[in-house]
Amino acid sequence: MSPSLDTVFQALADPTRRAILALLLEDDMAVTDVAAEFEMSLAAISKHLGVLAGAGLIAQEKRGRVKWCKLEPDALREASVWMQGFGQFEPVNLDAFERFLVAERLDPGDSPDADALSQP
Amino acid sequence: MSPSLDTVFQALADPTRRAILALLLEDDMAVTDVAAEFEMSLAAISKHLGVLAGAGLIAQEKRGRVKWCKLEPDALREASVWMQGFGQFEPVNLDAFERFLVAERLDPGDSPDADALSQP
DNA sequence: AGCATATTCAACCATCCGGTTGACCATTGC
DNA sequence: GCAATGGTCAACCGGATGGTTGAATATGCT
Repeated sequence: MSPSLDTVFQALADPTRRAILALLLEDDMAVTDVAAEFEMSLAAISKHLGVLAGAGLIAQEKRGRVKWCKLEPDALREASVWMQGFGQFEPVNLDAFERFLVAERLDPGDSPDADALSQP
Repeated sequence: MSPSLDTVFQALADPTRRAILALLLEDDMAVTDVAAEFEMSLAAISKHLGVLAGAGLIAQEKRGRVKWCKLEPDALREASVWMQGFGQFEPVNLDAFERFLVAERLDPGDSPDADALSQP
């Protein structure tokens, strides 16, 4: 099943999943280690990782009894291209970019327990 | 309600809503005219437009008995910037970031004209 | 006034989503 | 062999979602 825009955007719509992506941006991680960063059950995180994998946003490789998760940014490209259609309509300006990064660092935003964008 | 990444991505996760955005990319439209393009009830489309407005992706202005809908790309910009954070680590997406920079240099600041919602 | 048009509201329904818990494989190590 | 560790599965729950209908509310036209 090829990852569609539906599944990609749906996967990105959850703050926990975005936080997971932000974690994986820094390092590949095992499922348990990802779960340790959140205040919810391992099963819930496992489901979230399943959703991310289903959207093609991460790849999971089982080595021994440990399942490693790594970022797979290819799926983001399709979504990014779609949004560029609107971006060209009114291009992103650098000030907005800067302000966004600063604001996001100071105020984690809508995600209660984890920061969605952890300074790429 | 401040449009969050949650609501923006959630809004984008539905194909009907993305199609609506694509329609509005070409022209501002009334609710009924939007609904005419889809094989579902007017009420359903009205709800979809409500979701898009809630995410800040469109603006709705009621003029007379007609409610005009126009694209509001600011919210997309925020989401796009978030995705750029991951794109930066992927070589193939570097030129997307390049385009982002170039586009910004060619068109700095606010939208020049685009008096979009002017249909008296 | 009276009727048509534009849009929303309210109730309802089926399904999905995010979370929990407890049981269930697999793999590792003593 | 057996216990601990890593992860998933299955059932369940409350709440959101996407859709439908029919009534209700504005506004416009003649």
